[in-house]
Amino acid sequence: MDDTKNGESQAEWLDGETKVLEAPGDHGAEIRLWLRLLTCATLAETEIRRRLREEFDFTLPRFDLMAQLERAEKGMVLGEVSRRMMVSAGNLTALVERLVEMGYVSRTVSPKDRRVQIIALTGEGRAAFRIMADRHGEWIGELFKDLSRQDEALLMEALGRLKGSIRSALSGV
Amino acid sequence: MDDTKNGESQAEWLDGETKVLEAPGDHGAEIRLWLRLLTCATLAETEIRRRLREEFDFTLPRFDLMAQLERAEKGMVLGEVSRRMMVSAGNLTALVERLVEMGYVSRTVSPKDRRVQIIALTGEGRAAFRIMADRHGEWIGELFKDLSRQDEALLMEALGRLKGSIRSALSGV
DNA sequence: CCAAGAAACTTTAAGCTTGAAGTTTTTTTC
DNA sequence: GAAAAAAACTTCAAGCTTAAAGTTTCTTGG
Repeated sequence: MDDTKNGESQAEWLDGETKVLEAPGDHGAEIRLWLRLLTCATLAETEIRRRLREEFDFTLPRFDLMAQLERAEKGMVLGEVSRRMMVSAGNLTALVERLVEMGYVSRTVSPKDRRVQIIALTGEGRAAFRIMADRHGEWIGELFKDLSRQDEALLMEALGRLKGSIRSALSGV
Repeated sequence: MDDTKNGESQAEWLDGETKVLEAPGDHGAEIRLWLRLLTCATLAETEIRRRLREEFDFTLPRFDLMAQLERAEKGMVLGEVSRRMMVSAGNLTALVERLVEMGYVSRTVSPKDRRVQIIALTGEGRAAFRIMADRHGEWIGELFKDLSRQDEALLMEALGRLKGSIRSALSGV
């Protein structure tokens, strides 16, 4: 970016400046892409939160937790929920407590290992989630309405590769 | 998804089931895309937060605020920062206060309108931001490393359309 | 001018989130 | 078979975030 300063002798230009167009440390394109991705995520997420609150007086973290539990008929170990949701265990403690109080979730100590908690949706929780999840699906459909099938497929693919790229960077390759 | 259950009489298949492939209320594809987008955003953002903390003992919200101020040579009205960052003004109050305490940001009451605060980076803030922003750029480059030029361009385009779709849904069209 | 309304914040209560430290229970190692 | 290490949480302090309510300062309509 600072490389565009231009009042120097021609020697400087010839010296090693093929890089002007593609400077080694220039990640401008990636940063703009990152910001756009973040904007999409933030806009949609904020709206989902708003509607969840207005329509159901519910929060997104609670919804996400219930979504994880929905697929596990027999419940799920807390640590597994933590891993899947990519949040800390400490975070879940309070979240689960709230949902237990509401009667949406049950919490049982594993008989095999008394350190382990097994979390599951109650019947009531399952029913409540079904209703919210249906609306949630409609909202997403609405927010993504103008996206063509092709764009959807294309985004799915490319974001898959991005996810792989990030994961590989995180695993220190 | 559940629609793939297949052992029924052919009558059922003929009955009204063109929709098996495209049920009216099925937003499965969009939801999967949404979750993938969110995963990418979360993975990258979490890592950026971690590195910002480890390397500079700094937080992402503070970095984002300084990033907004960096381009405004003469400072920026608080409300404008709020709009650009898509966060509430109440949020910024405390954030700005912290950065003022650190000496990175100055806060001035506008002489034209005493309700208005003008926020700007100090020299020290600008210098500190430069250093962090350079590293930030490198991190993004690293996380996006395995993405081809073509994928980048393609994502930029398609996410632009997604952004448009979300925005149009929000403006109640 | 002046009251009503709008605008630009600030304050507050509630909730999410994390990293670090602490507890209990199980597993490993010698 | 202890002591040490590891695992699965829970607790805590600090920080971010928002919506709603409150304050101060313009702006406007009469």
